[in-house]
Amino acid sequence: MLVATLADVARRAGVSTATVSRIINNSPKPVADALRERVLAAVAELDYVPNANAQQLARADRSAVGVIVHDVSDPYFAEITRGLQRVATENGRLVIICNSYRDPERELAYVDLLHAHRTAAVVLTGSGYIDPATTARLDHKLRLFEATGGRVAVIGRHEHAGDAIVPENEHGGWLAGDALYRLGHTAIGVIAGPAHLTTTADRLTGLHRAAHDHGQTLTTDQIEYAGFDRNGGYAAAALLLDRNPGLTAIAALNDSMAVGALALLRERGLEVPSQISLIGFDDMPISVDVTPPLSTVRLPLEEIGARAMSLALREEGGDPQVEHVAAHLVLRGSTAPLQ
Amino acid sequence: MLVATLADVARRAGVSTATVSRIINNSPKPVADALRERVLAAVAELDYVPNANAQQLARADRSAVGVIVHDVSDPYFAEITRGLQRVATENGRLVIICNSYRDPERELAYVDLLHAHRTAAVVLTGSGYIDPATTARLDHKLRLFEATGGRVAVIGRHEHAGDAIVPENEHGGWLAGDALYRLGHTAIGVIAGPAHLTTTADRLTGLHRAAHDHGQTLTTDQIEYAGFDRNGGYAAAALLLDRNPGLTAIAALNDSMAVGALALLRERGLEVPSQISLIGFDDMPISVDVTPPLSTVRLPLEEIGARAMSLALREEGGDPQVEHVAAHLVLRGSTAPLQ
DNA sequence: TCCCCTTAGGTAAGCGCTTTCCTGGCAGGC
DNA sequence: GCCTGCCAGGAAAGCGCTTACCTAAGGGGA
Repeated sequence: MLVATLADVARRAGVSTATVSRIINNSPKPVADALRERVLAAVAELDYVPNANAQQLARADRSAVGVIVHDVSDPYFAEITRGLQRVATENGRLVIICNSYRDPERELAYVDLLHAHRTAAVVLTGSGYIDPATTARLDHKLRLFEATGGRVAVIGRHEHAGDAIVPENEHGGWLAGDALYRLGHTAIGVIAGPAHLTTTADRLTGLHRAAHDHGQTLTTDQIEYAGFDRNGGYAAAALLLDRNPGLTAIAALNDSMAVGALALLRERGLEVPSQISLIGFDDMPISVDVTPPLSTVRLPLEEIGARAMSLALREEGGDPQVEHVAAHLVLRGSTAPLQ
Repeated sequence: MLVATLADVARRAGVSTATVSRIINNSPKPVADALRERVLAAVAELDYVPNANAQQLARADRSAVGVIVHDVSDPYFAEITRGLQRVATENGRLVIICNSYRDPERELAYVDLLHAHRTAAVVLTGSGYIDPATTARLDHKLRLFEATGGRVAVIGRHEHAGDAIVPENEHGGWLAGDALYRLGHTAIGVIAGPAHLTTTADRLTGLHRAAHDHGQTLTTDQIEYAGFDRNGGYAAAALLLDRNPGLTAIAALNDSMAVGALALLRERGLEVPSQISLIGFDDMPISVDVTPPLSTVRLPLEEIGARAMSLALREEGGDPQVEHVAAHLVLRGSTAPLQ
């Protein structure tokens, strides 16, 4: 069985395609009830489903919105995506989720792809890349997309001068550092994310500033870069501890890594927080369920997603809008004063 | 600036649209190198990006594949989605992820939507609904989609007689129950998922069978239904314990609920596993990071996703294929012999 | 040298819709 | 009774591509 087309429905109902189209789309043009019923009946009998590609082509309207994330299965993005989806759904929009898996090339390819599909907007999440060439190419593509009528909103990125949600990464880093220094710790290790991501750089900057504010400095051997996930945290904690056995506190630049570090600490028989304090970042759902519950810097991820989608969906025009989202310190059981 | 079309490129390069199309799509038809270069130059100068809707319409080919999940931000689906995406990407396919949020109506709407977009396939994950009317409507839409050339693959669902990946939910339930009975527990409480989902029913059936095999029975007051998430588990555990203070073991039908139960147990001062054993289901990433680490029934989620996508992507025809995926018992620290 | 075959490239007919513009019929006003 | 105005519905022109088919030119064999 071939798929039924508008023309098939029209033929069956004995009307023109124009009429069927009008009825299906609830166009304002009035149509006699008898006709409407006949058409609707034909639609049902033929199990007609309009071809969205043809509709989009004919209407030249843009409806779906594309979302490019590093990895939906990462709780950080999962939470943001949830907010994104909620608002999109409230507005009757379809969301296309694309995982770049932190590969800049793939990210670039996805922008083209969403452009090709003439999505109404693309929202780009996740840290940007520090490499200027990549940034420039991305920006070019983004501008092009905007120039042809698409909207773009970015979350926590610097590269694009358009609508943006910017989480206070630097201030958050400062909050984490400040909390640790206040508790009396000075032998602090830092588990950073990948070095080429701006999120890492920003959070690290905050940490450095906190150190400075407390008359301390953070040296390079106190910092270990790793993947933004549990295993990264686990491995980095081991390296840090080997190099620096006297550590009394560790700041991890996200909660996944903190959880990994916690596992390593337990393995090494280091009691948290009595022997060593640990602080994370993001306040992912998992952080209350580990033992001890993680102190962390909270970023309202779901809300960030929701606000980004609102930005992406707002009507044409308007100046680029940049919304800052505050980070908050959440002290739980994994941090304690220096003994 | 309006978006450049094929015709614009053709005009600029001084060739016909056919030639441009052939060059862009690397069609087998030979084209002189000089022309090719001129066209490619024009493409670059105009920042031409083909309109995917028009292409799809003209070619009548299907490329993207739609995925309907309950909620990507749920680790269970996040993990499956990861597998789905991996295989799709390996095959150069775009994935459209749709969150039904466990709403049957939304699920139905998404099937229509993916049909309308003429996706190559849709893969449906997550438990099905026990309500026969919903099931019938869904099945009708799915068949229609198939009849018009789409493929469908389902994960862990009964309703559709097509390609399917079926995790051994019932056997998994049996494994969990059997493990508990073997340890000597008989005062067992069960935290079940939503009653209208088949996953719940299947896992529960396994549990009942295990009870029976050990000369026991599971009465209704030993079972508490809840949402498949942490809070559901937390609340259900409280109810179960209030009703049944002598419980020595709890089986939760997924790990998220088990984690919630664990939190409640801790609050009530009940030591796990010395005073009460706890077993989960799915082996989500979090289960190794809670204290004590969760005993559970492992389902290879990423692999399930990957296999479902392979099924969805295979060439036309072929008989419906049903692949079973084995569940395995994973004993960690949250279960212990009855004292 | 002529003819036919090959080949590079163009012409134009769709793909399945939407929408502008047009037509024919009817009611109401004079 | 005739003209005007209005209204329901249809005809057809695209939307931006792909591709089957056609044309013109060049090359080789007889």
